[in-house]
Amino acid sequence: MSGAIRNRMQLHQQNIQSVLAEVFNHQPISRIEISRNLALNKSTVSSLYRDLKEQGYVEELGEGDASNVGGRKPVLLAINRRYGYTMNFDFGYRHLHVMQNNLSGDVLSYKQVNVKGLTLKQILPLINHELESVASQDNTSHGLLGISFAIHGTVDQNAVTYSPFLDMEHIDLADYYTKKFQVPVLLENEANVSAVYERDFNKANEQLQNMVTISIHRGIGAGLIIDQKLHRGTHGEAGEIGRSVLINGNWSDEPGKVEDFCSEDAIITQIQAAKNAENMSREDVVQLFKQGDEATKVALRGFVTSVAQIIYNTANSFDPDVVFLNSPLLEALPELEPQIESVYAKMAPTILIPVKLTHNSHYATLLGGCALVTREALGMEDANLNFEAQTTVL
Amino acid sequence: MSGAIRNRMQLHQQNIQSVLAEVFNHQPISRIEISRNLALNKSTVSSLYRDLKEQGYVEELGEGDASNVGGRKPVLLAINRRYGYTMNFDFGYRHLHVMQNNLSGDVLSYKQVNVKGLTLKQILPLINHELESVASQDNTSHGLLGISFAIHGTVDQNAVTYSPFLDMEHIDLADYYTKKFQVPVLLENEANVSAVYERDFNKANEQLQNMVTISIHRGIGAGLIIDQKLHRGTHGEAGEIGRSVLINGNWSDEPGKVEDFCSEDAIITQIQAAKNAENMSREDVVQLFKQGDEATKVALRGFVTSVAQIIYNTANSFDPDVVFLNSPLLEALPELEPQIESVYAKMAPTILIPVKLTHNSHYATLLGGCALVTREALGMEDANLNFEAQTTVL
DNA sequence: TTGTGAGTTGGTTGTTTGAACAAACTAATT
DNA sequence: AATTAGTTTGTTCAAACAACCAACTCACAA
Repeated sequence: MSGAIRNRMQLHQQNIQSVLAEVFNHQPISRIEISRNLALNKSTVSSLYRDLKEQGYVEELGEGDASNVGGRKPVLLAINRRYGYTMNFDFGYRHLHVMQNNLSGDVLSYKQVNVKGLTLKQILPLINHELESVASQDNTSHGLLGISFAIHGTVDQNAVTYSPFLDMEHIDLADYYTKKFQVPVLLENEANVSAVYERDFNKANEQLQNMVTISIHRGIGAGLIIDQKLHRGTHGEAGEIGRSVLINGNWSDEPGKVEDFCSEDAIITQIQAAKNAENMSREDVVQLFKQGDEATKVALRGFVTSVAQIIYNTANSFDPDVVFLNSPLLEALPELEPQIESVYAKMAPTILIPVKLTHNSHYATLLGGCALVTREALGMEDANLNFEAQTTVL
Repeated sequence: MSGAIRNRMQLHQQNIQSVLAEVFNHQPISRIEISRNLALNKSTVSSLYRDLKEQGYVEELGEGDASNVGGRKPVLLAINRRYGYTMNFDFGYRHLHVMQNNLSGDVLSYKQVNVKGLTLKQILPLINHELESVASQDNTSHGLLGISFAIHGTVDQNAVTYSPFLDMEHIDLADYYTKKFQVPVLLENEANVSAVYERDFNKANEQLQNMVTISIHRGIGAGLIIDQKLHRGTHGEAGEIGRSVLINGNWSDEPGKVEDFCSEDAIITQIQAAKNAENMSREDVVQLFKQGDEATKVALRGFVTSVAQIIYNTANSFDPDVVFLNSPLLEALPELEPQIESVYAKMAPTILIPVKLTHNSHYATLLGGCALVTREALGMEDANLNFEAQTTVL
């Protein structure tokens, strides 16, 4: 009720944003096409577009093809790719991933910075260096528009509330960078941004209302898109399925946790125990598996089954259109994916939710953050925007 | 995008509905108060109200109190309780529950009809009899406005897709009654309507965005309110947590299901096995427990633990503001509820989601259906409406 | 091959419309 | 007299509309 449009001014603002969203989602597009899509009179669209052009958000690309029955050529409109850029970061275990994107979500640059073993205080100067180096080469009209950070932990009210893999040392990233640059700074859980990526960067998912992205990294969590909106939960903890316990009805037993069965860490721990090894990495697991190592095969068979069971439970809880798996381990061993699907199919005899792998999970994470912070920069938090990650650098 | 308001006509329609919603939610209310709440000019509210009065939805109740510093008395407006009524049904195991409500959600009549052992074909005439008997006594201006059925099973596209406790015999209730009465007919899962009840009939929950209602009857399911909207899932199967399996990572083992641990049927089966009994009912369990029967105590201790574990998992998955338990067994043994809370509290050291019992679960189910079908009758499916179940019959 | 005109489409300009608004009013109260 | 509720009357302004211009395709005749 509170967010409802009530008067002409608000209506006008919303219509301007609708036109901008149309340009965003269907660029290059003509005025007349926007007019048809939005059921607004073409003169109204022309007028609204003029406003957007004055603000610099959009630009004319040139003429398109005329209809094949005659008529004037349309003028093609698009997002102004030189308006500004966002900076998007992902705190990985070994690397800090850095991506620069324009207003339209195109990748302007991507870089991995080695941060293995570093504390957050030691990482901050590296982040600042990236921000400065990009700023110095910038030739856009409005420069930096926003910054996003993907967090492998939970986030509430734009602050990290739980971070098992990186000590946040009570540093408030949002506060620090907002003060430094006066732009929106956004922290978001990694599974959540990955889910946003699937919603916003994948044309195939445009019509889907509900999606779950199960992120299997060192821990395990889910990003939830419900009615095309990211569901964060009341405390930003929705989708923390890794903490779930196995219902056993037993008062005294400490119930097992999902994470103990199918996080990447759990699998590695299991193989290390069997092989009396230490400090194994994902790459070691992949190599052992490819060498046909028996203990690894057993562990990964358990992994496959657990993941299938998680998919089944998730499907029962959320009933999404599709389940995505964002897992570097699965990305490295794609042959496991059909096995997961087959185990899952045996469990779910009637309704089968399609299962898909998220490819290039680091890009997904960064682009999801880009999508969220770009919306903030535009003041269009609730708009349906379809981004297209073109790696063409202008 | 498609549901957005774009022109003055749509804006006008929406504002009319906003005024109606204000009357609904804050009746009795004056025009000036609506004007303040909606940030609409008082003359605009007057004009919009005139439209609603012509349609018969609202009426003037009389004068309210003037401000204590002088000034004219406000005229109090309210929903016209003689506009029409909805009929709401709940297929219980032993009884068909029937409720008649006016436009404002007040209970006009409530009745239980014995249907134990009857097939749906045998129940239909009983339903028709109730509809006819109510219609014959009706003195409202528009009569029957809509019909709702609470289904102990899953519903998709207004048709039952799974019904473990009552054979639907391929009867399309929605089709049958829509054709018969030309009013909206709504089928909805019982846990879902129960969740809607908590959202719409409980002033205390007005500000809450996310709620989960765990319904523990013969089976177990959850109704999900996310961002104040009922989340049904893509196939109407969201919240089917009873089917969830216990992650064990074991390829060959048939994994246990949640429903095997903590549905009412599971508890009864367990006690029956221990006592070599048959055909036990919930009342028998309650009686045995109150007599201090050991096997029953053990079973219910397991029930308490399982429910606490389910709450924990649900809280991790959805992160709601509150979890409601709709369970006739718990309603009969309210002393178990603090035990559940205490077990849950031990599992969740940081964020504790409040747990509450839904009282009078049958009323909750019927009123939830009433709330949904009343919205359909008004063409206001997405409005925030707070109903108030006053049992005062006019 | 070229030229012409009918038909079509994209976009602009000037005018109309109508729902919300604002101000001035009446009514009823402290 | 001051204050508040609600009505009446006239104003406002963003969207709709109508008429227009611009620029294209195509068919067909010369």
